[in-house]
Amino acid sequence: MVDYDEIIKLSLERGFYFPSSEIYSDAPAGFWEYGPNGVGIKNRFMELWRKELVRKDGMIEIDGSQIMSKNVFKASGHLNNFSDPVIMCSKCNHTLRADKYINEKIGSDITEGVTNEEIDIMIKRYDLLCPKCMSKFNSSEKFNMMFKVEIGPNKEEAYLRPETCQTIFVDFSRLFKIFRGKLPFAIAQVGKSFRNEISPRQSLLRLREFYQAEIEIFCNPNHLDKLSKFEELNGTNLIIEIDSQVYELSAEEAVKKNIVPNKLIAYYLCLLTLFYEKTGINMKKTRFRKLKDNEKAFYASIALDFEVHTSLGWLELVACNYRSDYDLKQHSLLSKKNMEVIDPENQEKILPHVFELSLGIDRSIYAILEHSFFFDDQNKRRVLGLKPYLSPITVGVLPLTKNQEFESISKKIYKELIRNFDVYYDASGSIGRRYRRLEEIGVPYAITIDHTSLIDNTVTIRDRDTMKQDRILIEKIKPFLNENLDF
RNA sequence: GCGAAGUUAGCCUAGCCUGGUCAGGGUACGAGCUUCCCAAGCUCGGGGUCGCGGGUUCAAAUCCCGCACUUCGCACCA
Repeated sequence: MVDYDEIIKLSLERGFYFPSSEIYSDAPAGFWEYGPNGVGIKNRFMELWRKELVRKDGMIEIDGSQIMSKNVFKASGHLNNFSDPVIMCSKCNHTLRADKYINEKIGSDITEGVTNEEIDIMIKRYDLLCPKCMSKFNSSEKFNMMFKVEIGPNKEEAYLRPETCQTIFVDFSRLFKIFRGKLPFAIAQVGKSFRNEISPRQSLLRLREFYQAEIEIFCNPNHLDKLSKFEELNGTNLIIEIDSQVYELSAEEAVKKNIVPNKLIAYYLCLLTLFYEKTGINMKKTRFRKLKDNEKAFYASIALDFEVHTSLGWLELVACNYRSDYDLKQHSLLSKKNMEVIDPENQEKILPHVFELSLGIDRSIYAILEHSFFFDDQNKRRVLGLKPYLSPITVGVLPLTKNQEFESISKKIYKELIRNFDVYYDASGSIGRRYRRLEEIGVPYAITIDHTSLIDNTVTIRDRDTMKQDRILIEKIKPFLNENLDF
């Protein structure tokens, strides 16, 4: 059984990822570095995302700032809503979510926007005490999950973005004009987001600084079922869970039976499904889970999480939220910029609605590693069965033994390939050991130069998964790799 | 943030209770022999001052205190 511990061990041993600033004892939790092999997978994962979502659907991509002004988050609601009221026991420091605790104790429904004063009054009135040691609470505080930064000598208040999509919303008007937008109009972005998590855990699964790949689809809310390109994908199989009931059916049926509310959402769920199929994640262990009202983010009216089953349970990889016109409305109110557009379809003037696919890159990388890694007991090997196009190294070049002639040919081949591929040259240790080393970091192919190579200009090329070897001409190596890297 | 348990070379681990040849093993890594196509064997080699800081002591990985981090549980995870 491959579990979290195996993956973290592999990551540390082979340089996929490791804790940041680890040589210092005050290194804060929740910050991790990608090592060479991790970057290799991450970059390839992003390339796949671009091909399967951005290019396939004709989206545009931007790369925005990580620090944004206070007003952005005033408008987005993060300044008010992205925080929890917290009460701490004066004696044992036990910390609780104030609203949850009060609701649980007195059975009333405290709303999201409750103030600290209101909470303190409630605590006093009902004489609520720490459930652990029965002492009094300190006055309540709001813990905001955003990192505050100070800009310039006057220390103007700004924040590290807690989600990348706010950049897309504030840039929307300009982009729509410049790129002669038609609805639906999709804008994509890859970048870092920052959340001051109370307790980061489990390496890449809950970070304070993390990568997101977000897609915001601006659409006409009156035309959500008018999407001709839906026909291209409507046969895609979707797995959807609603209230613990699992439905597995084609996208077309899902829309017909109103399991997915409209064609636009269904279409993008299909694109996402087809993308993840190519990452090597076992799609039988995935689902779109419809969130209940109390689980949804403050801006979402319809929310589906794309989840994958791992050794740690169900893991959320992508949040698919229908945000309505919440964000554009808020930004245009506060900035006093009109963000309405004319839908070229019918000259209707509207404020577009937004459906988003907010993808967690780091979690996806973890899920891919866990779903790809396996033990081959028969051959006593640990194999990272990555898709060739996701592997950080594509091919190993190995002289069969330490032999001058083998090595000179090997180096020539290596130099020839390195211009187009990620190649690893290795001449140390027995040939079997070198194959094992490559398999563990997911290298799909290994070229071995042997006695026959000296005579007829051929090498053997070994397949990681089957361990089978074929003999091919040296000049055929490039075409072979190109063919097998295609997806 | 709370509670419990941990932190010894890239990774795993012995030792800590009973302070003084206890820093040892495995694996990984490098060189060589083997010339050998799937982690073999043999020889040699580099790498740790024992999470960080302080205290007790003639003497600390070993006892005490503080801090950081990790794991698990609780809470949190819009």
